[in-house]
Amino acid sequence: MIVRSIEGESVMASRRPAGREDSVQTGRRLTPEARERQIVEGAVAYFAEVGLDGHTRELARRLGITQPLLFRYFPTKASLIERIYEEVYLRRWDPGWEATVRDTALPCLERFRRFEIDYQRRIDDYAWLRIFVSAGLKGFDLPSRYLGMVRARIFAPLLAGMRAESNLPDPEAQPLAADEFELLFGIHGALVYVGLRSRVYGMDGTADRDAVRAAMLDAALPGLLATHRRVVMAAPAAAGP
Amino acid sequence: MIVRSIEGESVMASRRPAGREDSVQTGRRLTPEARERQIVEGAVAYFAEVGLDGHTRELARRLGITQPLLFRYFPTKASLIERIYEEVYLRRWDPGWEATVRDTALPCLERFRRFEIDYQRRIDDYAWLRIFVSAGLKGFDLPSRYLGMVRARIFAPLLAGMRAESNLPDPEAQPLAADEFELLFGIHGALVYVGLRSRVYGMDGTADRDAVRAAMLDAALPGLLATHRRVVMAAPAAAGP
DNA sequence: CCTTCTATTGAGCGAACGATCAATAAGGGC
DNA sequence: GCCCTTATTGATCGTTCGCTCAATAGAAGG
Repeated sequence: MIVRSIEGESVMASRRPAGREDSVQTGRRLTPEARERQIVEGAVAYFAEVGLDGHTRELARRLGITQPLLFRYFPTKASLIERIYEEVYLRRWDPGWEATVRDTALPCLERFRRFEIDYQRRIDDYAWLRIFVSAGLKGFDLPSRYLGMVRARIFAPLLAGMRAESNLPDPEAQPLAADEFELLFGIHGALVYVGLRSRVYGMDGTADRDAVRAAMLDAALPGLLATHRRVVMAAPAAAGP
Repeated sequence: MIVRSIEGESVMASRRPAGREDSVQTGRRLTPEARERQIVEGAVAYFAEVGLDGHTRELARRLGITQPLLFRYFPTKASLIERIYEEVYLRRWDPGWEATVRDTALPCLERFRRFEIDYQRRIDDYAWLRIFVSAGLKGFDLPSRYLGMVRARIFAPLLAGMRAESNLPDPEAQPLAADEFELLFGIHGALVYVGLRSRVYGMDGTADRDAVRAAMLDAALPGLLATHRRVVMAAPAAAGP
């Protein structure tokens, strides 16, 4: 109430004062598209902060609207969260990543480096990381499906390229082993952990996380091909019991 | 109700049939110590599964007791969660870790390896990992304080030992730089990520995570000392603006 | 066997949850 | 300037939350 009346002090704003769409215009009678977009963006920020158990009333309060209005745009809270998944994860997946890791003009390690630098910059984001782990905690399959995409669309082609560069059997002849994926997931995890420490664990660590990750790649990549060769050649006992 | 009456079928158990304390005896009239212990252990398992927003009624139902009984042993839900922190994190901290990383009879890399093998085995636990990230999401300072302990009590002495082994300046003369800690946090994060993928993200990945982590250490440790030397010598510009 | 102590329960409080619906008011077309 | 459409609100439903308290029941001591 009080909040709304305070906003109402700018009464002569009825004809949209200055900014037309940029200043979110928390006032009334937005177009359905603008309102829906405002709700989605606010929901991303809100649920990232407080977790997916956040309350619709508090979300509405932060948006400067009433709670029933949320249910005009999303029939249930679950449907709003589903929309958040699309917004934060599916829409932010860059098909260029899949092209990069298949770019035969580059050495495999350089493809991996470029993918990770760009990928980590994308996901080292308050909402991305926090909603990701929050969804995992609630048992939703989004995190496992998403990491399955990384594994299948990014790491598998990378490993295939590394096999080729090292004159090792093609994945068609000898399937990619779990140990090979773990090699990439290890480096990947070290990079993700930099963001987790800051965004989830609340450590006020290094300011320039990009530089930290670049240094980690510099330390980890040089030995990767040799280790990969060792893993592939020492373990054709892939087909377990 | 139904559940309780089913349990009640073992009526002649009034004189405590066989197991005295081991079989949890979800029935009635436990000693306060036994009941409190049962509640804490059940709360750890329950809140690990559903997150710290779990409900006291559901916890009580799983324990086979009524909800008001919880509040006889813990005045508020928050106090119960505080007790969980003590139980899972403070009580599971092994002082031997601090001794291991200071054991001058071992090379630094071997100290680091032994610490990580043992530490990761301890924390790769459903409750440990999930409550840790759940606490981080809720903004509690437990994760940052805990990682601060790892940094100060484990990584700092390790880095001091690495400085000594490489004939580099003592931390007293040249303070440990953030980049040096990041070196260790990088490997550490890669190992933690193995558990997170399984326990939080729900990936049904590798069965033998211990072996995966051992392989990661084998890949990462050999180059660590050289990288550390490079970091220390190339960056005496520690005191930034 | 009866009394005493207290672990445990059943009933219930106020508040807040997700969700619903009729009433209201803002803006565009005429 | 009026009307009509509909974005938005106020009031409210049934449920469930953390939490309280008087009543109940199970074990121990005499």
